[in-house]
Amino acid sequence: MSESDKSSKEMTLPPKSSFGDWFNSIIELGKIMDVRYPVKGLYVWYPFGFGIRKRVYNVLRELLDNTGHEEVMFPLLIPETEFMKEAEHIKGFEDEVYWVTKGGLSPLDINLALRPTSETAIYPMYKLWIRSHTDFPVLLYQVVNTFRYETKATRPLIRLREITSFKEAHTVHATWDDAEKQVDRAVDIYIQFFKRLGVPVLISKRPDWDKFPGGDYTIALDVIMPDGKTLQVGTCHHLGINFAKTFDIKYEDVDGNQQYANQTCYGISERCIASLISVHGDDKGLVLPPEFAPVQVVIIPILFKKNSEEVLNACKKISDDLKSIGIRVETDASDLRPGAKYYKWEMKGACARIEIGPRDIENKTAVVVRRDTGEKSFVPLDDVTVFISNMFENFCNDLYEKAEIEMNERIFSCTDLKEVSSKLGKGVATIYWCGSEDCGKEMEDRIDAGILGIPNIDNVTTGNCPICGNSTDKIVYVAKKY
RNA sequence: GGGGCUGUAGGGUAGCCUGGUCUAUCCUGCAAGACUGGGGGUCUUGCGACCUGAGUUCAAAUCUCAGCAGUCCCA
Repeated sequence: MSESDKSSKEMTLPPKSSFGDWFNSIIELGKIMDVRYPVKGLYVWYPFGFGIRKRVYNVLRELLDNTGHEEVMFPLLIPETEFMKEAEHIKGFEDEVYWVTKGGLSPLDINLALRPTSETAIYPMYKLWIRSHTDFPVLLYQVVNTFRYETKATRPLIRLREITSFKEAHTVHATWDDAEKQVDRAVDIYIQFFKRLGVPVLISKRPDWDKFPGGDYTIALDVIMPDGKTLQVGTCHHLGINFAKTFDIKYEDVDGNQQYANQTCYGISERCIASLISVHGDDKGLVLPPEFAPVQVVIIPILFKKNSEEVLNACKKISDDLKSIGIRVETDASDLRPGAKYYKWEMKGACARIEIGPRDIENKTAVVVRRDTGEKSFVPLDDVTVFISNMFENFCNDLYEKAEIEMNERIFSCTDLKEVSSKLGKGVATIYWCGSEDCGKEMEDRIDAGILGIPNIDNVTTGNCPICGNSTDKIVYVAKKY
C-alpha cells in the first residue's frame, strides 16, 4: 500500500518537522490529554498521560526528598489582604488572577484569589513558624494546581489557565549567601531531574526586567524545542528579604537580634512533560525513557489458526519473566493485525516490542525491536529478560546524548544582530551584551526575539555590545520564546 | 489589546456562496459476525452529527446578530 493511501485512511501524526501540528496531534493520539474540555485553557489528563505525569513527578519528589525537602500542602484560596501586600509581586500577577467574590449568593467580605503561585499563601504561615536561626533551613515544597487568566492562545501543557502540576519549593535561610547557595542547589537538582528525563537544558540568569516579581534574581532553565523556539521549564528565584519584610518573617540570630529571613522559591510545571514529549518524540509518536513509559514492553503474539496456543504460552512465559524483574509489560492479543499493533504501540512510546510467532517458536527466539532506534534483534527466548534489562540500562542515556548533540547544534555563537536574526529560526543565538536594560530591550526589539539570560559559563574573551558598542565579557542567550 | 477565519457523528470532512430534494456525503472510529493474520487486511450489518441563543423567512446546516469554543495574523 502506498503512503498516500495510508494517510487518507488512517489518523496519522503529522511529521515532526511541522512541529505545531505534530504537538497538537500527539497530545491526543498519544493519549496524553483530552483537549475537549469546554473551558479555554483547561485540559483533562487521560489515564495514560497521567501515568507519565505520575512517574515524572515521582522522580521530582524523590530528588527533593533526598535533598532535605519536605512535601506540604497549602490552600488554593488566598485572601486579597495577603495577596495585595507585596507591591511588585501584585504588579506581576494582577492581570491574570482569578477571583472568588461570592459564597453562594452573598458577596464575600474579603475576596479570595485562586493562587497563581503560593508565596502569599505560604509566607503568612512562615511568619508563625519561624522563630530562630535553629529553624533553618526550611525546605518545603508542594505539587498543586495554580490558576492564571491567560489572554493569549492557550496550549495543552505549555500555556494553561489551570496549571495542574506546579511543583513549587519555598525555602527560608538566615543569610543572603545561604539562600544563594540554595538557589545553586535547586538548579543542580533541576539539571539532574531533566537528565533523568533525558532532556538537556540551557541555564541562564534572567535579565532584571524578566525576573520573578518581588525577587532579587532568577536563574532559569530553558529547553530548545524542535521548532527552534525555547520553552522555559524551570525557574529558581532568590527572594532576598523582600517577602520577609512584607510578611514580617523574622528570626532571632545567635546574638539574640531579630533579623529578616532570606528566602528562595523554585518551580517546575507540566511544561517539563511538554519538553519530554517534544524532545524525544518522532514521526511515529512518543518516545519515552523506560522510567516514564506507562508500558515499557509490549508483546505482540503473531497468531495463526493452528498453533496459537503455543505462541500465547510463550508470550505468557516472557511476560511473567519480565514482570518478575519489575518491568511493565502488556501483551496485545487483540484482534488487530500485527502491523496495526506495531503502529499503535509506537505511538504510545512502548520502549521495546517483542514479537513472537510460530517461526520464532521453531527457532526458540523472539524478535525484539527497540523504539528509539528501530533496531531489530533476534533474541533466544531464554535471554529476552536479560536483553531487555540491558537495553533499558542505556536507553535514557542514549536519548540524552542524542538530544544533547542536537541541542548543541542549535546554539549559534554570533557577533552581530544580523547574524543573530538569521539563526533564530533554527535555535538559540549567543551575543555579547553590555548588561544595560536599554541595550537589552533595544536588542529584543531589533531582532524580534527575547533575551533568555546570561549563561553561567566562564567567558574568557571579550566583545562589543551590538547596541552601544561598549566592550563587555558578558554574553547572552537570545531566542524566539514560547 | 486589535483584526481575520472557523465551528456538521468520538476524530477528519462534503454540503453553505445561490435557503427547499438533506431522510446530510465520504474516510476513520465504535459494535456484531465471517474470512484472515510476520508493518495500518477484506466483506456484511449496525451505531453515531448540523456549537448555543435570538432574529429574518412559508421554509435555515445554509442568511443576520450575540454568546461560547477553536485557530491564525498584527501590537
